[in-house]
Amino acid sequence: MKARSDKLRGIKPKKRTVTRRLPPEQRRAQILERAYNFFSEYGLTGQTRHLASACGVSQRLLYRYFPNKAALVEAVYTDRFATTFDEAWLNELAVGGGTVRSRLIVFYQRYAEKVLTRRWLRLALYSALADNPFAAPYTDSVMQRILDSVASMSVHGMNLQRPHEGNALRDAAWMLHGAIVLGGIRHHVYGTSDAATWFREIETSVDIFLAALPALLGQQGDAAPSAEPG
Amino acid sequence: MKARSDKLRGIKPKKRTVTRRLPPEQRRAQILERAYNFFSEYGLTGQTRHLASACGVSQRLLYRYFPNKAALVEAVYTDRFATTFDEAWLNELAVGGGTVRSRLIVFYQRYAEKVLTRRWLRLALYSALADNPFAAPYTDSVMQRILDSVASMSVHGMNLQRPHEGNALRDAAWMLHGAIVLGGIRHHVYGTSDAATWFREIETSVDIFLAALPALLGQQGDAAPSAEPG
DNA sequence: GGTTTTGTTCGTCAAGTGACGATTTTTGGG
DNA sequence: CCCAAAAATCGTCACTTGACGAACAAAACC
Repeated sequence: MKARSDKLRGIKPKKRTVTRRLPPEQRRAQILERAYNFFSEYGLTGQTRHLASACGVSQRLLYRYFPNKAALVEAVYTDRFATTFDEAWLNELAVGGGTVRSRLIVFYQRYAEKVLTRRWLRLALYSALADNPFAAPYTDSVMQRILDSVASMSVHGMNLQRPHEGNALRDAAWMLHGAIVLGGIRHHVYGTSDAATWFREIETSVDIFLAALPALLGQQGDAAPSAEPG
Repeated sequence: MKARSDKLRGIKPKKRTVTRRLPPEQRRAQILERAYNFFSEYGLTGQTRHLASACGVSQRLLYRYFPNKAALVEAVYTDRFATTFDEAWLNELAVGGGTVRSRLIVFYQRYAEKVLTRRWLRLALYSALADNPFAAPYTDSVMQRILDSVASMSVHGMNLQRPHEGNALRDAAWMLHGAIVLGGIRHHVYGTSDAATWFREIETSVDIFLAALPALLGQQGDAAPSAEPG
């Protein structure tokens, strides 16, 4: 209405921004990709207008693909956040070649590089702080399986016996996992550590884990792997 | 203006909410205390109106004590967030009595109980995610000193030699510290672990750290402390 | 080429949101 | 008991922000 009467009155019409048209599936995927980065940087309270601008489309278009902001956020979690883990890594960890030490290091360096990225970690933290229910179930189940794999593979690979009671083994696996995740937080979120330091810490953490395992289980294991990889 | 004419016109005047008057210093302290809890729960984007309501005062009053919201947030960091650590703990860790193991456990359980609280951890994460510059310098300097103390006290207490090069010792201290902090995040932020589990993990983490230390430094230390505290 | 379909934008509303001038009311000193 | 000082609130402004009806224009179809 307004625009039309402006035009009739001779006021120069605002030039409409032109955006390349895309098939719906493609546009939706593009929005989700940008939204993943956007929300991980600015948090779940980031504005839809800013997100739209980051996508190079109008704000209104977001509401053609998602009924509201909450649905868009949820889609980011289910379509992008929860699909980063590669099941093959666990398999390689369990039955792959090489020493226990090298398999653990390869697994965790890959995990750090592909999963514990800046955007993944930040979004995981944002959702935890906001009591967002979408991230927790996924991360929980994946982490449980990682812990199980790491624990049993290490015990088996070092010719130890799995303890019948107590939580020492699980606690140890948690400590290893936790050290690596916190290294990622320091690197990606706090910015107080560089990538090389983080990757070196992964090696040291694996060494500590393996060196402590026999004593922790009260058993005599195979010779501990070299503690001086350099 | 409006209120007065309403009164003249006979419209019932809105009953003014009564709030107990406080001396400025006391009111300011009360606001900061509530704001600490408030921002740690709802994030730094929490609304001033909600905070005021949580304080039981009007929104306008906040602006009598702080020029703007940013100044209020900063005051929370400098006056409440950065004053939790007790220097005496470090001293006790360095020269206190008991075994290396028991001193480490006492120190970290105290640290976990007094510093790594729900509100402290949540606010630390919120500020890190928001690139808030107030928390990082404080946490950095405190953590550096903790790491130094833990490392040298452990090396000395186990009759080991401080290595002249390499980062293995520092990495190990980081791993210990990181495991405990991440336990706190799981407990307070993710809610996937209870307090008892966390405290038991602290013991196990210390055991792992101590068990691995001699091998990690390529030296023969004193007998490792019992790995089965139960 | 005309018509239909639909991807995309414009304009705008209502609720929210930090900030602050004006006003009210408690308090303490004389 | 009165009055000045100041603690606290009310009302409101300007801007933000999620949401959406209506208009527009690029493809697709015949």
